[in-house]
Amino acid sequence: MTERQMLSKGELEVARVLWELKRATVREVHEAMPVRRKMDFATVQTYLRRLEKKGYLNGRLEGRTRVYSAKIKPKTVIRETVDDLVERLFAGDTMPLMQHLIEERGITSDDLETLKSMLDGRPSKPKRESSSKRSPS
Amino acid sequence: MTERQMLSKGELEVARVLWELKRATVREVHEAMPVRRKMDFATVQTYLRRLEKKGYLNGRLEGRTRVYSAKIKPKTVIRETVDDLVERLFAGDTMPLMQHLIEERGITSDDLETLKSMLDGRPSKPKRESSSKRSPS
DNA sequence: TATCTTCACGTACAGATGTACTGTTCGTTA
DNA sequence: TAACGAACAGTACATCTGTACGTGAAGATA
Repeated sequence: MTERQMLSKGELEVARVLWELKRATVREVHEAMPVRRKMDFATVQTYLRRLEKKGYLNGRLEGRTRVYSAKIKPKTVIRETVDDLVERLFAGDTMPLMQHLIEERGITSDDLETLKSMLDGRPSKPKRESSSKRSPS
Repeated sequence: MTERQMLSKGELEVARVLWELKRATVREVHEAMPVRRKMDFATVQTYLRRLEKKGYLNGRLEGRTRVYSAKIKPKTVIRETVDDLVERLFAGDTMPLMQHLIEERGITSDDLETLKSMLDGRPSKPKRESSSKRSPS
């Protein structure tokens, strides 16, 4: 393992949008970027290029346009990213992060219940809309 | 708010160690760094200097040595950092991160129970050692 | 007192990052 | 068919990051 280089924040953002689209061109990714994060088309292009170079994405030229898709599974990237964060910010201990999410990002008792049922492998309550879209900042 | 600059990964790591010590000199932080992350004394020094310049730490010269302490509360930094991550990696939705932690970092049903009681403000089960110190990589 | 140790402080420097422009090429439309 | 717009590939560039070295002063030691 030549130790894949980690993704930077910006790259991560663009990668996430691509993952959602599964397969997409620069333009499609650009248009799918969250509104408040409208970066230049060329910037998105650069990010996608770098993501490909780093080995996270495949880019195939289809006709005149390059179509990108995940090469490394999102789940893997997420795991590595979160592991890294937990390591640096909480010395590798997961619980403080959970606590933080509960205290600072509005995870409710019901959310936990949902999570617990998922864990136990039997859906219980009828699933509500996730109540923690944004913290009530 | 002149928009405080965010901390880089390395800075975060050093900051966390300092927070644990409350007040500490470069040497103390250096020695308290996790073993597998033994960076050079001078490197720690640079990080602390940068952290001070960025406004995250106070550094007071006491005699011949500079003693650092938090200026911005850890909780604040953690909130900003986690918010940023959730934003970029999960489009601002907290639940997927919770799910990830459960599925990939060994948060157990019992851990959730603990969390839930904390949430409800009444400790229930006698508190065990947190079972999720490290993911069973 | 001559030397060693320890710091603070300034400096260094390659590589990563955020952000974008430019030149070129190929279908499209006037 | 000549001008136009879209997409790619290459280049740019100021900052930030990770990592550390060198210098000079102050205190400890021989």
